[in-house]
Amino acid sequence: MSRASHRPRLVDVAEHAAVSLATASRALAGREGVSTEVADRIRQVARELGYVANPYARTLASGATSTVGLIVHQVDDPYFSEIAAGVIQLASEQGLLVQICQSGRDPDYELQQLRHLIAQRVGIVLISGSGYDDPRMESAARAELAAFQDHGGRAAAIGRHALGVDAVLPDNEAGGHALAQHLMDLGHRRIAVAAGSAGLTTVADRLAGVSSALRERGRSPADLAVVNSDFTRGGGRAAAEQILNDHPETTAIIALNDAMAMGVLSTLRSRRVPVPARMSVVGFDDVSVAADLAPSLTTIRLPMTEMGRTALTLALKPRTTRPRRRPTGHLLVVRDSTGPAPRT
Amino acid sequence: MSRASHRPRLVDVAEHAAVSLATASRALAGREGVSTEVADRIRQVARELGYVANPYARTLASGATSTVGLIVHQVDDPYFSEIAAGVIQLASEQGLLVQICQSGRDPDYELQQLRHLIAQRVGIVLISGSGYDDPRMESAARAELAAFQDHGGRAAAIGRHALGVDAVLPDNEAGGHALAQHLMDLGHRRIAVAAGSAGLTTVADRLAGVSSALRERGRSPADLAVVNSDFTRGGGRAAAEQILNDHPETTAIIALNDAMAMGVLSTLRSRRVPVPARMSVVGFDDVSVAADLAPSLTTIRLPMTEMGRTALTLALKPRTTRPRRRPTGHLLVVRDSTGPAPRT
DNA sequence: CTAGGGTACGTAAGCGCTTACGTAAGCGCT
DNA sequence: AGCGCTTACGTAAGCGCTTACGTACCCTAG
Repeated sequence: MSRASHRPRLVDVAEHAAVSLATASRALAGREGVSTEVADRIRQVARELGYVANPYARTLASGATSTVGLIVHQVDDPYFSEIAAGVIQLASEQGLLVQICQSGRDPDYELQQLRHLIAQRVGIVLISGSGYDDPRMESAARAELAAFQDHGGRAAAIGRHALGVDAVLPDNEAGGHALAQHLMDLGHRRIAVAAGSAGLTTVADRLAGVSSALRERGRSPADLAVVNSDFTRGGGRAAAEQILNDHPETTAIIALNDAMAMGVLSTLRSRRVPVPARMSVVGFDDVSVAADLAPSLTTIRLPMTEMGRTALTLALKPRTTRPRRRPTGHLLVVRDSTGPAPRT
Repeated sequence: MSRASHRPRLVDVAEHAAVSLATASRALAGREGVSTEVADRIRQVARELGYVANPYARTLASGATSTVGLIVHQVDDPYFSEIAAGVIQLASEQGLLVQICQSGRDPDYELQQLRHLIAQRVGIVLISGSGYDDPRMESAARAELAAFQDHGGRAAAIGRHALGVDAVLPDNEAGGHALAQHLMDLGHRRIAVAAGSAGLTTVADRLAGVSSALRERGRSPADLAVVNSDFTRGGGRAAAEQILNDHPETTAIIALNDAMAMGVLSTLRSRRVPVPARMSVVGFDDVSVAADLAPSLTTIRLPMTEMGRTALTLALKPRTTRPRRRPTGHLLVVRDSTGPAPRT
């Protein structure tokens, strides 16, 4: 590939402004040690020439990268794409570029992507998606991130804890609690849960909230039918099938994310189970399509886009000694997919 | 930010393998001029040391970037996120990193993002989303891309033409044609179109297909009610409102993309218009949720993920003198949102 | 009037790679 | 034996920046 030069370089700016390279660099970086008039002149010249610093040279010389790496499970999952949208928005405002990696929900591959990003010398790593119960997996990632931070990197997690880095965390437990409570308020007694893969901390947390709500009302958590599948629409369909077959007495299904809820709705529709007349369904996340489904989905709203922005904000701020936790609000959004328990 | 070094450098590899820097570089780049045994030794050492080339130094020295810039309208729009997923997949297989920018459907901002990416010295630019009818806008982008390619950059467009670069293009006209035909086959005579912003080439092309299908059956295109809004769910809702109010005789709505179709369905539901009994609805794109809507959506399937991959493949191949066009297949997927026209 | 210190700027040494060019060794040929 | 050619490797010159350090100048204090 031929050299893509012909673009003005810093020397060109310096020459046109009749100053040295160092002064030009300082002026454009806004560092002190340059008189206001000279700095103005340099900036003016740079603008006229259409000068844009070569980020590769800059990074090589300074060691400070201006690109942020974002790891998601899958970009075409609305939960993650909304997070990505938030990250990209803020990054673009800050003049940063975002590099996206997909882990495909595979902890090994995710670790590999993380290593790759770090090897690529990104300055900031943002890692989203659920953590894994497997302690070996998590500690490998944790170690990688710790080393990265020791070398000056910044990192933050989104919706994920125990990584030893700053995190923006929804209260998954409270969310699960609110959903269960909502259903019990409607009179539901036989509740089933369509859960994502066992082994995901997000699953465990949301489920814990559901269980505790049941316990508070004197129900035995054993009454709760929990079906594990995965956090996709297909997973939701599969879980719904299993629930309908194995737990026919169920009158309400808690899907632990919206993608699964959509799958659940899809199965109920094809099985001609009226929602919410015969079965109530709730989701979790409130991805933007949730409001446009038929029936529209009762769910827990998480501010995904904002979470993305917040995570980047956290990573940009100077590090504190202890990892910070930034909670996110959550809100029970009641729509048409839930209704009173059917009389038996 | 402190220097993130401590990582092995090429000199370290060279020293350990007792060769010169140049030889090490050649061996790892797989270039010739190194005996097989020496090359093997060097690769071995590199592996042991966990050496990963610093992409910034590499790019600075060689001028060849290994990152691809992708411009989409919005990452949290499923159409684009599926394209992005495809690009990221292939890029990751090739060891390339993807930088994503959002243009927010604003031609000016899009141009700005394009300039930004080029200034950032990405090696490949992929630009997706509809083009604009405004010739000034397009020629500015065209010029920018031409200059970029002259300097050795690679570029490709996705679902967009007239940019003077390689393009992977669905046959929007044929798709529109197929939709209209399908509806007419079902007996619909009063068809309305919920179109995206006027001024988008995609809108014009899809609409042209619809019109030509009508013409072939001896219908006047004037019979077609076209309502312009924008390519979002909100746009679809607005368009549907207008259609119901201004064209009450309508029995079928062609939404020019799936996002709008979802908005249309949403409005019809809240206005209690049964689909497809009273109104048929079709979309365009077949985003993955389309099959899970209620009713599931009849639409034109476009292989978005594959389009993303193909575009990157195109850009990776050596350029030809004339821009290449790679058509994509499309397929009418008939689901539950369409049915026979109601008797009046 | 000079020493000391601050300010504004220039000089030059890298950052970690790639690559044009130089060199030495080995080969077949006349 | 001497020539040229190829092959395998080393030397060193950058790529376009940042930044530690050096220098000239002006200001104030003693």
